[in-house]
Amino acid sequence: MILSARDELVAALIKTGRELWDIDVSPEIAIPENMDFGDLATNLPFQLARELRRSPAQIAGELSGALKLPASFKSAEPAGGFINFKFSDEFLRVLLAEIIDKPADFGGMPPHGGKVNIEFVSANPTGPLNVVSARAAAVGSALVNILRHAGRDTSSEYYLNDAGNQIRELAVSFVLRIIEQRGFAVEFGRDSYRGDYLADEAVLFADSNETAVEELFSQIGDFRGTFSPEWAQDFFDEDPKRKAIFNGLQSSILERMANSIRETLDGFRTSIDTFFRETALRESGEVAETIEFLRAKGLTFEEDGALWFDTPTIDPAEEPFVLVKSDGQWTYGAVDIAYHKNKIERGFDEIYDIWGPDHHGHIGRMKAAIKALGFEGKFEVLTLQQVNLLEGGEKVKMSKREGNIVTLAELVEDVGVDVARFFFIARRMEAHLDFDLDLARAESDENPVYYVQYAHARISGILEHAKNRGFDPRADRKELASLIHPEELALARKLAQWPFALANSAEEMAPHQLCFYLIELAQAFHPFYAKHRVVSDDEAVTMARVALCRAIKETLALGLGLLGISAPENM
RNA sequence: GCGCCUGUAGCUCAGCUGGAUAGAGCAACGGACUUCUAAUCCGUAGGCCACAGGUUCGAAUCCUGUCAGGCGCGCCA
Repeated sequence: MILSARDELVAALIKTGRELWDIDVSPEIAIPENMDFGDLATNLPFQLARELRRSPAQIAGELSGALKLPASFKSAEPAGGFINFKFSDEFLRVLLAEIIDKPADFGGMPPHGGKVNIEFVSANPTGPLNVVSARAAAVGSALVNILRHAGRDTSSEYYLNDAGNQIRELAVSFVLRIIEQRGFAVEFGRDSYRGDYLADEAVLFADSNETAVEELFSQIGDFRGTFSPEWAQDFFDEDPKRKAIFNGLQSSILERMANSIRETLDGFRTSIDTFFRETALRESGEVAETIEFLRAKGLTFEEDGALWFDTPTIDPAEEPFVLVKSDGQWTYGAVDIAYHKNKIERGFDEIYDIWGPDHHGHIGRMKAAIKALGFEGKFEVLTLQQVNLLEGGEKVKMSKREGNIVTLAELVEDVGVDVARFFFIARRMEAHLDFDLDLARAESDENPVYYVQYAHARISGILEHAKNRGFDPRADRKELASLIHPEELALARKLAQWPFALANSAEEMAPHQLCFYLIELAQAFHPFYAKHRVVSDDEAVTMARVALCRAIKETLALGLGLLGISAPENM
């Protein structure tokens, strides 16, 4: 409704441009930085100044004078080279009624555009998710929610690297932990996963899989040398039976890790539509097919026994990279190209990957490969910058090797899902994030997330109180229409910005904008609350204010919901 | 050396597809709870928008260069 009011305004401006000067104008409509100016504004006079050879102020005057204002607006005021527009009171009342009527739809758009796929987190299933994955999960899931509300058919995806050396390494570490758990001394290698979580998994596994463990030890027999990754390599490769045992253990630990990741994400209000397995891709023949396709197009060359993708023929700024190693193995890059091809073939028109800054070097290559496959323009990488944890003003040092990484699960345990999500989302993706643990832990006014939640809880209390006094929060539309006071209209005007905030957030793939909108909305509500009583002896005023409160509450709840943050009834 | 991200109030950050007096939260200072939630509100103070040029009617925003911090430049994933 709001957006159509804007469109009406644009149409009226275009019409006036033709009438006055016989030219086609393309007005930009924006929300003025200061709400005192108005609800919407255009800088069209600035843009016409040169062509019309008149001052912007003069043009603004003429244009606003001749403009036939749509019914949704009550005024058009020239201000220098701007024209400021104000919504009519009636328009705002209808808006409030609409919000109360269908709160879940507010700001929503009808389905439009093609299918969107957003891939994020995609951490290797070799250990628990860390805080970098936490940021990706928060931002990615919020983005998916926002795009859906904005009318985009959107799917979330996690690429599960369940093949390759690191999985084998995981399995070896796991086996060593099982052996260790029996009381034998083991030695880990440089590439081993030494985190405590594998020792814990080994205990859990041994408790519920006695036969598998006995099988393993029956093969080991009375071997009493050093149990190490090198030992494992020789021992399990020696005969097919052992190999089978190892493979069984490998898939066990892999499934355990994958499930643990899934559970952690669920607990972080991040639902993934598709966990896509690398092994499925490898086994399907698509990787070989993709490589063959590129080779047939003459986009590859052989050197040092390896097959290279000749990137510069697609993009001169990029360097060639290896698709097939000299030992015949596909590289990660080759498999990843096939994976993206697979996504497109699954019917996605827009593919977004949220990558960390450490993968920046692959963007150009991947885009070149996508272009070579004939899918140019369908693939974008959203680079999400890194996370530093701060405690006592100092960076928390994290090192995988020393096993002192802070996991997503620990972070949630520490500060809670709401706080963690808010901190992660309330920042531009490109901005490096300093996550202040002390601030996040503080259950006080120092913590910005509570500001928004508190507004919601306060309103909930008011509505409860109103109900007890006989005022039904589901205010009647007609009463609402005649009973709104000027101060309340200011709040309604802030609500009217929600659809713009949502649309911009979706268009720019920028979830953080919603955080700031919600802070602003809460900021508009709290002073109103301090100044005015909602429930009073004046029935008409009470009804109107109750309705207004309900509209604000619904919008806060909707916005927080899209961000995956709870909207508490009381605090 | 090359590439990407960042540099805005004491701190953490918005604003960056050029537009109105550069904003918010926290911290600081002074006020406000017999009332629907003080996790709140009102007020004060706080800025060569890293620096230097350029483009423009207009630059925090675009371009060039410099400085500072982070990340990346493997037949690793």
